[in-house]
Amino acid sequence: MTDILKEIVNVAIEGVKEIYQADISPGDLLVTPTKKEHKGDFTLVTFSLAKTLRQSPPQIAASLGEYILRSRSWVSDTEVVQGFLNISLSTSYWSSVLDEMVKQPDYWKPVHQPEKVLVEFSSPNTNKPLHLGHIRNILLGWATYKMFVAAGYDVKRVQIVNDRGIAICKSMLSWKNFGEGQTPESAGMKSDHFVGEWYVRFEKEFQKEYSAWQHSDLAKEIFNNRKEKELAESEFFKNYKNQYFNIYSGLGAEAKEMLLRWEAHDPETIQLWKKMNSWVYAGFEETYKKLGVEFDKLYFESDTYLLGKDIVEEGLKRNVFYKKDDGSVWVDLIDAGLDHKLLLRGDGTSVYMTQDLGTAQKRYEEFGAERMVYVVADEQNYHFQALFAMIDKYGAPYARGLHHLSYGMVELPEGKMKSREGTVVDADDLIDVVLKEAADAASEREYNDAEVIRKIGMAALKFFIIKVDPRKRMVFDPKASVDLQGQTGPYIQNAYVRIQSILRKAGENNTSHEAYEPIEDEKLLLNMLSQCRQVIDSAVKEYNPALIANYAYALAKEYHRYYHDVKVLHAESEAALSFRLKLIRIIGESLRNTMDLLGIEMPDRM
RNA sequence: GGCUCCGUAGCUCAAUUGGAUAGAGCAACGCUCUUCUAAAGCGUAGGUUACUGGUUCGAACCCAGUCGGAGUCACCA
Repeated sequence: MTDILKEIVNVAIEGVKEIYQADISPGDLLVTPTKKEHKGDFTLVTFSLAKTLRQSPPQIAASLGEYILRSRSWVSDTEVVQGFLNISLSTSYWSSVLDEMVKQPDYWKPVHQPEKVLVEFSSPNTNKPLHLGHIRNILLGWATYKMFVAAGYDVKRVQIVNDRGIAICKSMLSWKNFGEGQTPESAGMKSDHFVGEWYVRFEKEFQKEYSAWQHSDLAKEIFNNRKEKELAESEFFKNYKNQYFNIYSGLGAEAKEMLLRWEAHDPETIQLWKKMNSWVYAGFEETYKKLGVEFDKLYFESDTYLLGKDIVEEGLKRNVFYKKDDGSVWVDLIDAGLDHKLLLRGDGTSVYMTQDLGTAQKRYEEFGAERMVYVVADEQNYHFQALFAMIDKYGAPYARGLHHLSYGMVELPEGKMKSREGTVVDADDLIDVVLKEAADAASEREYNDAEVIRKIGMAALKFFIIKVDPRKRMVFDPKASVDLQGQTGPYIQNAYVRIQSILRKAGENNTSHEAYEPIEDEKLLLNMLSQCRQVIDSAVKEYNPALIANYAYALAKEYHRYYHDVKVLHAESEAALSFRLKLIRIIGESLRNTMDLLGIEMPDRM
């Protein structure tokens, strides 16, 4: 009896037929775990039946309860509260659930899906180091990968590296102008931070130039002729920055020139570009390692930015796309509730959309992925809607399996992170802070070796981020994220550690627990354990790892309470000892398994 | 301005997808370590689920409107 919910639905349908001579479908019934304040394990909600059966919910609940209790030996009691039928299952049923978990170590995994899935995440720019926003992205991507694997999918992890464009040219230019041949080694800096410093230097120099320019006659004239007369001077020039960069800035011209030289394959520029990017990659690699993530394949924008043109050609031929008089190519997405979108400029060069079109096709060809998940912040919701609608219109075989795992921005208690104001939380700095916090907390404890501290600190950081529903914007409070108590990663680790400690002391135990009748707390724990598979299944279906995080926390919490109330090693009988040791071992494994899906490791002591 | 998303305890988040008395943690105040690890447990306090109306046996969740916030609406990436 692996799926108890289904069994309960079945017996209810059977009962309705028997008592009311009516046919209902499983969709008419809702069975949920019983609320803690009521007696029972599962609750059948009968309100929805009142109309078809022409009887009041309490009456239906009462007669169904009677039927279920009479016809199923695994039901020990039923109780009606309003229209809710609370069903208690027998102790022998729960005992057999434990047996099954011991025999079936994979009981927690969802039904095997042989589908091929590709997950794209992280996808950084190469002009500066990773920050807090990337961490949320990476943790979500990694957890998605892990849970799809657990559900039996064949999963590939990829990222697309934005290694070209004006941004990296800015870093290159300022290093060339002011760097005096420094390297990350000579400067004693982590190499991606080193490159990021030169980007910041460019922005500083540019700002200087811009501020000076604002006093020129030309600038005054532009300001006086502005369309929005109500804008103050400071506000106007804040908005005008991009245009200044593109039209008047000397540094801007230099950077754009460099981009042109890059596109023309100028050897010196390419060499510089390669050197600076290699520094960035070395730095990223270090950060990925600290976060415990890796990839199967990296796509570089410098390789893919010209892709997609053949799809545009093909689409034109099939009249899916259309050409304007100026030669630009468009697609009409009005049917999908969107707009007309550009695919190719009048001069034949591609845009972001073109590239994404080509990359999706390439991935499909390379991996045969039936499903592709893009982990990208929600500011690009519209872009992905358009992309998917377009691919669907084009009729690609993988169109149905595209999914944008859209997540909300990470904000600080004082508001949005702004690079201009230096409020961006750097990924490496953040990791250092949590590790230091973990080390401080461990200094007064018995087990404080570096490996344990690393696991605890990373657990605090990762859990803090992953527990929040991805779709929601989240506030990241650095102080709260290093907390090791309460609803945190270390709290869950601690439950695991307590279990390991007991198991070490207990040693081997092979006695039977058949004679033992589990108490209420143990039934509840078994009930929770048996829901694990369902939770992971939902997390996969909804692309929501936070469900797993919340499950692990709830299980740990329940265990901590149990730990306090029941002394496993002082059990009243051999059978009780045997039962409890098995139970806590399964709980420990469940905690470890679920946390592993989130990329969180368990220490054996802490 | 159009479109999309969001608004739950002082703060950060839940709520099994429309079910029972809306739950946790942090912060505050009590209590519990000679007893398997106190990174823990127990208790007190904290709510008109932004507001108004509607649908329903039942609404934080669905519908309409109002207020507030975010994102987006580029021949940018």
